[in-house]
Amino acid sequence: MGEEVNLTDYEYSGGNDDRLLWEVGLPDVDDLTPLTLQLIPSELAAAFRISPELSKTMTDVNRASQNTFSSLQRWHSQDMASMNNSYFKPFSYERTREETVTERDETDLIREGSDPRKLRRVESGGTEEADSSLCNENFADDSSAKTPKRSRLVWTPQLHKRFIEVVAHLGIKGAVPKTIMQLMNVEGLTRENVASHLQKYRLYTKRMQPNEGPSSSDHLFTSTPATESMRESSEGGHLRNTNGHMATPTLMPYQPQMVPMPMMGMPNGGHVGMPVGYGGGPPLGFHHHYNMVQQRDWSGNNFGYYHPVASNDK
DNA sequence: AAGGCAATAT
DNA sequence: AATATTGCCT
Repeated sequence: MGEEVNLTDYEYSGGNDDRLLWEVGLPDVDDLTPLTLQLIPSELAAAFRISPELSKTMTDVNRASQNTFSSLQRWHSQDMASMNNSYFKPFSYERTREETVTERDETDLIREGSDPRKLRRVESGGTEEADSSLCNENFADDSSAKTPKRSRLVWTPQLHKRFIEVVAHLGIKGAVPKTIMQLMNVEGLTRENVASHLQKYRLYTKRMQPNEGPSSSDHLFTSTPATESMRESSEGGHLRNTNGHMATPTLMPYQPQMVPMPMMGMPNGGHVGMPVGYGGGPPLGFHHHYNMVQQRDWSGNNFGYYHPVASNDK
């Protein structure tokens, strides 16, 4: 309680000394490697057949930062909510500008045949609120009473990402439609939606793993990763972490599989090379020292998962 | 009731 | 092709 740091408003104000408490001891801005720099020299990247990262512009970096914050906020929203206050809404960074034309990868969740603009369903609950930018527009339609025919859900990259995150955090045991739906906390999302998607997801993830090895791989699936913390909440599921710490979307029981399968138009035809020697290795069981894993999911979505090397302390 | 899954429908 | 539905089990 007490002090609350509004991450969104945080900004460096020159080299002043009134740094926030949690900043003490952290490197200065100038000590940090600018994110606009490439981390991997192009020759090195070429040598290892890593597709060279696109050079980042400041807008890229800023956007990434917002992503990160949003993510942290989202996964931390439970705690934040408990501190009452306005509680920032998860995914809602208003796209200030259209920066690069091909770069809008934060589209809203929409249902077929509706305007891309979302409608916000106001909940008076207070403790819980659906992600506004993942919000489903229709819902209402004409839902007077008789024909609550919802239009087909469109699994946008954002939605799918959320899905993946939740599934990953639940582990295969806990990843059942209802729970997933709750934790995703997307307004209008039904259990059926999730079930259907989950079915397909499993199908594809399975398909690309002719993993016949009867022995070692199975028990990895059956573990129970991050379950404990996020259970009980049957109404407004928010993601939290076991320890009070921030939980970056890591700790995945298994890596999202990369399945060669085209899908909805990715804004940027992201050609991010997958980790090289990926021929037929067991797709899981190696969530180890990777700082950043760039990969594609089953449907062609790009994922940049930051893996804190020493993420959660045990 | 809720899951999982295959078949089928839209 | 992507989602939704349905049927039939567990």
